[in-house]
Amino acid sequence: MTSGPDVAAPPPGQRRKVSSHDIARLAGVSQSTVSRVLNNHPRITAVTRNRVLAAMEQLRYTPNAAARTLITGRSQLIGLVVSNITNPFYPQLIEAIVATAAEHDYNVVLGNTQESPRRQMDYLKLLVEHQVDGAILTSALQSGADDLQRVIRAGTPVVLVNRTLPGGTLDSVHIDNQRGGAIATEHLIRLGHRRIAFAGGRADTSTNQLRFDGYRQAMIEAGLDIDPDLVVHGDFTHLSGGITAHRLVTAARPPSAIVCADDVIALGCIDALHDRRVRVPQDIAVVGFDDVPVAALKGIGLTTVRQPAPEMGRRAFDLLMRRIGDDRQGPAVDEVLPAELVIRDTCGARAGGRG
Amino acid sequence: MTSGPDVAAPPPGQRRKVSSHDIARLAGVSQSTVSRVLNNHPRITAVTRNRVLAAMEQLRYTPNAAARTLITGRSQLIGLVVSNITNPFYPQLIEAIVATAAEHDYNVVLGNTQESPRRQMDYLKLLVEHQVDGAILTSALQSGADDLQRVIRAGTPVVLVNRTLPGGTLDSVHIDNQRGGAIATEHLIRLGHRRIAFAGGRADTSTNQLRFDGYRQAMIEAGLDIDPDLVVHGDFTHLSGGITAHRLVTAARPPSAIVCADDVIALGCIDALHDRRVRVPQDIAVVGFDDVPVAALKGIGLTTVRQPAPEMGRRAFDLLMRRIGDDRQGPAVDEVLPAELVIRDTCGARAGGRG
DNA sequence: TAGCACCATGCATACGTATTCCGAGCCGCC
DNA sequence: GGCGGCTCGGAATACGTATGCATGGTGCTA
Repeated sequence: MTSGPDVAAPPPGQRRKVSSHDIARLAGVSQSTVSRVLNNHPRITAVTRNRVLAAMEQLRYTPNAAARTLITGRSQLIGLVVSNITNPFYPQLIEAIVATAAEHDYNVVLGNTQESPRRQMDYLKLLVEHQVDGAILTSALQSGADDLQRVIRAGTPVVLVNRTLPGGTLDSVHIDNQRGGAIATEHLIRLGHRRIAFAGGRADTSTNQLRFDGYRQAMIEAGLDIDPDLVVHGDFTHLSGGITAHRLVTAARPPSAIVCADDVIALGCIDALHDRRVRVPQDIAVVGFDDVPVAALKGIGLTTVRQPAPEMGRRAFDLLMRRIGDDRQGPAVDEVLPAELVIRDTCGARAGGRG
Repeated sequence: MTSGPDVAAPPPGQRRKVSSHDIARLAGVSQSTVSRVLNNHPRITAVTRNRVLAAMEQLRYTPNAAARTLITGRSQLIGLVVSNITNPFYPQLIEAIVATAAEHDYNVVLGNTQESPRRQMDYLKLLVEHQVDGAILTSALQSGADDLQRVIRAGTPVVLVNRTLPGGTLDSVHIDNQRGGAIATEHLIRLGHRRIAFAGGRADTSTNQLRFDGYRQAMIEAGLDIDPDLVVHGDFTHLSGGITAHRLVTAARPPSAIVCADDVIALGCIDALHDRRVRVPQDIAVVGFDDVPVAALKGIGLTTVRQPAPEMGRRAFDLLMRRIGDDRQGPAVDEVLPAELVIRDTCGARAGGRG
């Protein structure tokens, strides 16, 4: 049974919130003691602790994180800035980060930049205002590097995921993107393709650049020419992939295969090719990058380079925790995970390709 | 040119953060004035304002949101609790909410419950501790209704999206789920199907229940029997969809069509059917629910019931803003959007179905 | 039994901002 | 020229928690 109906309750929802002072009064102790119970201070008698806990229960006490943050300087909040949540690569990453954060009693403040440097800057500023203990950035645009430096100097640790920035002064977690671009291309070469196109994403991102570098390197090592008409940069979107595919197919000498800078672009290519009655992989082979969950669907069967998103998310958070904790000044670390090719249908290897 | 090198800089990252008092000192005004400039108080001279702004610029001042929250009681933070980010329906919703929130200078704290009541409760508690001004819940589990009531009574407005809870005391935004289930089923009936299965998600969710009700209603109105063997409830996951499809196909009298409680289940069904060499839609028709982006891919072509996720997200935030603002005590509102069938390939209508 | 050490708790203060109440000018008007 | 009113800005306080320091009480030892 509860302690009976509220006496003289003020208009509900308007009543003053209960503070640790209220608990102290009810339990007959000082506010300091309440605070100590809250923080599991060792030198508190079991009886006092229980009295305090009972009072908290009775008054439905909820500590005020803002007050705690103000005095401790720590918020138990981290920022997570993503370039585009609707790109299916990110949900897995976000899920892993949010879950790992929760295990460490951290909450996540989410920002979505839509690849806009302005929005990226706005979010970083807001995050610092909200006293986040650190931030994970998956949207690093190279044009936003300066803003980032300001955040760092303001004392907020930052970890980059997926994309990196030149200079190497920031912690980051990513796969070997150049190698990824290379193994995708090498696979197509091995299948006998010689005119291989590159369908790129945003030009000012490290991922796009490195994957393209890998593509180029593989082509050069195989002694193949790179036709400038077969290299197109755009966005990491389905629409952009479609436009790129259209351009490639209508080129003077169309390619027999396309290496895409990510899976969403690849899916855009495939849909556009479908519209033009170009068969994949019989007429044109397509390889993606990321291995988003959609790629594994039977109706898609996208050959792609795998990124272990959950693993990347966990590592990013762990790295951030190290920075938040003791190791604030250590040298920047680069955690590089291996790139791995996942062979499915769109490259033609399964249908008895020439390799 | 900047003001020259820092004088006697303490170890970087360790220096005390600059507060409004520092700005006041540098600008030769009081802290109150700094605060007023910050809040665009009207009665501040242009000269004073500029002096203060210059000082802020020089010291790279960042206001402390925790202190502001402590005194104003408002954090410019809202909570967003989702059941499963990796379900492709949610990213669009999240994107819309985050974007709308940003327009109103709000930040979003994200939680992912994985359909766990415990996690849902933990997040709600943490959100209240962090003084969020309100919360949007898309994961409402019926078993967590009590916790929700506590949050509400603690003075934090809550808006439900997609799912609802019995009692009708909470604001919510959703489509007409029952009608959605009905039009999906009616469409299959019109195509000549008589043995139609229902591949459900979590049984303790309003969406699953209402969509099933719609299915049942359509069947009954058409004078068709519902074979208990053809009604299966599971999870809103690809795996669960696959298991359900397996059960349906191996039933004594298999169905000729399946209505799924969401698109992810539908995709799981389709993949499982593919593995068993059951052709979709020739052997079995499949209809999904949500119209996630994947459904529109050419290789998928999923017939499904559309939910306008961006619109729902915007409305949910607007509704929450109303609650945070003036209208705290008004009666609960239910914003219901229409359900719309999107016909693609998996129902067989395009291939010259019998309708 | 006296004295000392130590443990549990209370007191007081600090964190950084918003806001209420005041006071000091200044202008204009009669 | 004097006074009223208005405008701008300062002083002081409050928000709710954490924590260093002080204190009283208890138990142990000689």
